[in-house]
Amino acid sequence: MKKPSIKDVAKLAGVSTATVSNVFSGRKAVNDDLKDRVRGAAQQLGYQANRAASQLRSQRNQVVAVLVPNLTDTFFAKIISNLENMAFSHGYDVIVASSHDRLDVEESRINALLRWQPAGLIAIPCSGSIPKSIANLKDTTPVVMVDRVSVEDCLFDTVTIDNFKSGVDAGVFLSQQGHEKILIAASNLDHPPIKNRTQGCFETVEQLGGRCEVLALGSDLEEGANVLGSWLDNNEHPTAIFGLTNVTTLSVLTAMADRNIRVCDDISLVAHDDYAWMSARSTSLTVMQQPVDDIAKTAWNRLIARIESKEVNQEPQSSVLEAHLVKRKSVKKL
Amino acid sequence: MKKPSIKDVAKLAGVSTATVSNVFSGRKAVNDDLKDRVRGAAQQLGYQANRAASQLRSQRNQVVAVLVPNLTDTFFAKIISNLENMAFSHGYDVIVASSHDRLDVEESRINALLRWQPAGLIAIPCSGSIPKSIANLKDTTPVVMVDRVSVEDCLFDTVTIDNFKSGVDAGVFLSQQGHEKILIAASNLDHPPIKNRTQGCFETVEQLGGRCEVLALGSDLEEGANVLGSWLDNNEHPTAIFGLTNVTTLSVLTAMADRNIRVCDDISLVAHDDYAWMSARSTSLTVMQQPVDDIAKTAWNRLIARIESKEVNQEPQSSVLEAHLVKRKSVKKL
DNA sequence: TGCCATTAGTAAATCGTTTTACAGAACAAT
DNA sequence: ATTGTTCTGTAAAACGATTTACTAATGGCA
Repeated sequence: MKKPSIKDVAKLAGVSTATVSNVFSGRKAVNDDLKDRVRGAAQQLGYQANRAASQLRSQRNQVVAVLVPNLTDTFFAKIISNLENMAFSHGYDVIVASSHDRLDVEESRINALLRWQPAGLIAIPCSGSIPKSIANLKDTTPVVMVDRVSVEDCLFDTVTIDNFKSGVDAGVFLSQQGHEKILIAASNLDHPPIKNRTQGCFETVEQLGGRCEVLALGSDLEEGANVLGSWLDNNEHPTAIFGLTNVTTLSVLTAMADRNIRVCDDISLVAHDDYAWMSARSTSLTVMQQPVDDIAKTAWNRLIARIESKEVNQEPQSSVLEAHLVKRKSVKKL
Repeated sequence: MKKPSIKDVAKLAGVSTATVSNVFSGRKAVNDDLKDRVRGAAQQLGYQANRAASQLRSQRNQVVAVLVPNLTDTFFAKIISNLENMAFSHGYDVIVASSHDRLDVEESRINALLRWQPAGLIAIPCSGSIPKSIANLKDTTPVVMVDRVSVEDCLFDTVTIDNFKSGVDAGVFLSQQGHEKILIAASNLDHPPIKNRTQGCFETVEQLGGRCEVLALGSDLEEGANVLGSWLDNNEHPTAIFGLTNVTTLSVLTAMADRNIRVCDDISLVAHDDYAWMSARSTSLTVMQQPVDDIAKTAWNRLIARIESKEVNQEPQSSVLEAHLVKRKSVKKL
């Protein structure tokens, strides 16, 4: 019942194991007839090269590790899906781990990933700071940090969007539409993107003469809805809300629905990130749309460049992309 | 710059490599002071066992492979997230591949997965039939097939829900609420779950005196919205729609929004599966909720049982779970 | 004391590949 | 005929862990 090894194939084809290896790796030329014989034998036995063995001997590993805070958030899922695609077409496999947004889990998941000795690592950390075990990788393994990173003090290549500008754009748009009392529904201000979006929006609105309030809703939908709900019950309503993430936007919608507050008619809404469900509504949501495919693509290209050119000691490079305002129907002109 | 190996640790700690191995694997007792010395040395060098080497030698592989049709569908993402969790707590790693709902990709992704010689495979195929390379695994590697499988002719353990009953329940509920003209918005009738849901609902409604129509919208949101849209433009409207998947439901909502048709007031709606956004609306959606966590848990338990008890030749076992009706506000009582 | 059982360690074999170092054959150019 | 070069192929070493088989030391018990 054991799987056939390269020796079995070699024996059946009447050649040495080196030749079999050469047939499949293509690193040395092999006569066509021999090639056929080897391929035939492999086929017949159902031979598949053992990755562990080949990785061990060759010291190269066609694997990249990917760490995300959460697999069920479509934003991260899309990034992974893109990465998986590109990796596959480059002959790499991907191993994925989720930190479930917990620092302790993060640390141990990273260690598990590293035991694979991956050729590279693409990581979206759950907090703004770089986990110890990743920092240790400096000069050893190519690393690209994505999304939840502060660009300035990062030791590695980074791919982010200009979250401050994203906040500014939303603030400008809402102000232009006449909104002067705006609530920023943030998730967690410890996350650099959230902090920056908040600052961008806040400063802009205040500068343009409006007033801005910030509320941290956390990353749990229900809880966020409750927090916002009781805030709404005890405060004068804003004319517009800026929902900084998928989940906060859902919290906002939930709290509003519970109180029969209508989107647009009663309170305008701008969401961050663009999910399918945001358009599939009678009042489709105006959003700051992140270029998620580009983010993934950029991260992959950075990583592959590091891996293949061995540009290990070169300066870290930070790529900053931009979110774009997509106007739909959730913002009322006052 | 090379990573330290077990030899380096052994040398630094002044012991043999066997002892180092024993310290970390715990397979043989080691004196406490030696243990400390070894651990210290490992720490100092930043030693991490090379998985490839240990897998190769020990012939066991703490890896399970997971194949899904799509990573960005939250349903599959949740399953993966659950699996990843359980795997991790059992000391396994997970490698994930997506077939992107294409048969040719599926085949090659499976082969890539299998080169890892995983301890087991959990697969959600993209069509109802079992891919060749999975069929070959019979008697070799434990396999659990999930969701898109026809239970009868499957060679492997299966975990599914009773999709026929799911359709029946939706049909009964809608009929009870007085709906007699129902449109079933299906995605792709080749998928066994979809076929079964459709049949269950169709037969029930007809039996209870209503009329049912079936429309296949495919798995692209926009396209589905167009198909449904032109159908709505050219046919007498149903009083209720049963959306069989996440995406079809989004297509339905899009087509309705485009035409200013109100959910519930104009056309009632029952969705299949339960996503966060379905509740975060003023008219929250009534749904058939799949026990997604249970599905993942059951699949994992089956797989682990096969892996650990080596019950390779035992009869395949099929676990059938149930979806539950969650009543919310999208269905009008006529 | 003598004998057996248990414990704690090591040297060396091993897993399935890839790679190195070498060799014979064929052919071209001198 | 000699030399060099290119092509194909092989035997054996190597990768870094685990496991086997063996030894030495310790302790318990008659």
